[in-house]
Amino acid sequence: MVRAPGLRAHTLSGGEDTTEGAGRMTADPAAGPSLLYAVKQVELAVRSRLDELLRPSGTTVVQYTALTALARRDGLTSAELARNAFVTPQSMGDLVTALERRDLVTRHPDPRHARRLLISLTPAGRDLLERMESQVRALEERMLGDLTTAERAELRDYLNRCRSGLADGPAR
Amino acid sequence: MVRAPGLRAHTLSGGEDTTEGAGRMTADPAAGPSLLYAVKQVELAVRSRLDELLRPSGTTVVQYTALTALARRDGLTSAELARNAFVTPQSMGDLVTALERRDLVTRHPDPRHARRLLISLTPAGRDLLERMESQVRALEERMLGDLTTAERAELRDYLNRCRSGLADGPAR
DNA sequence: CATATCTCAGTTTGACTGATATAC
DNA sequence: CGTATATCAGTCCAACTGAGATAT
Repeated sequence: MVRAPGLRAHTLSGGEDTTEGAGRMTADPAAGPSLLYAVKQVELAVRSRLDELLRPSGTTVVQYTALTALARRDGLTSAELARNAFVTPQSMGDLVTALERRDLVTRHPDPRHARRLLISLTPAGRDLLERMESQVRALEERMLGDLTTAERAELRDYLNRCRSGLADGPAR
Repeated sequence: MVRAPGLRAHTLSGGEDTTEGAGRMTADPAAGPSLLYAVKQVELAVRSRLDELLRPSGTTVVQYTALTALARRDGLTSAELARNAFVTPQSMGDLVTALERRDLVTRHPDPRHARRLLISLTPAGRDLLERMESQVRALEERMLGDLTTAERAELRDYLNRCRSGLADGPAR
């Protein structure tokens, strides 16, 4: 359980530092609040909402993310899921075991690598995703609010580029 | 400690589902991977990097976020910080106590509300932020990669609008 | 042989729930 | 009086580190 406060976020998080910035930070000419911070704030809000949305199904956000990753590409290994979620393979192993116990996924040996176990969604797993889909979609819609189709496409593009930039590699 | 795997994220997280989408999901016409997912992926990567960057200083990402919130607006209460971070007041209380013990912040009574304790950065707290600043800035720069100034401004705008959309309120 | 996967074991800490006192 | 803040107390689980077996 990812935990989540049983409280509704109030005003603070919503209103300020939207455009003011330049507050008191050491040296931040006209930058305004960091984009790092902006991303984090959106994700925090998303996580919080997603969490309360998923809670009734007994699924955590991380579990859900793993399930969607499998929906997107079946037969991933636990190690791959771990890298995708930025957790240790051991942690992901536990998580997958939990999903397996709930019969949402199955593991089967990779025909080509005796050491690997490929993970697949079960029909129950697929069902769960389907049941959640409309609510998740609604959440996304709520987040996107009045963004136009073009703006959404741009946002997607920017985010993808940001992720690429952060993918390990040089520029360390 | 927010924990963080002592491993470098490999390929999986970086390459695919960038534009393909339409994979196997139940019913996702031309939407491509969810923007919810895109935000999450970027944040996961950011968190991971930020975490390793902060670790040497013994500071967690959540602590760091609280400190920056205070840098942005001095004299917040623990309760306000909690709402900002989407955690319970109790959790934030613990976190603030930890920061206080490290002499990074101080609490002092609100002259107007005897019940409230206003929190401020100490010089040491400010120092820590300053020491981190260049690295954090570099991380952000890395994330933003080749995004132009105009694109960055758009991204900021979109993210802010997303956050507003998610701020509690109707549309529940 | 070095690397990668998986698993077993053990630990820890952060975050939560619950309850209480008090101030507005 | 209801709401908000702070704090004490207790619980819990997710994620981590470490070690080991095995396959490529």
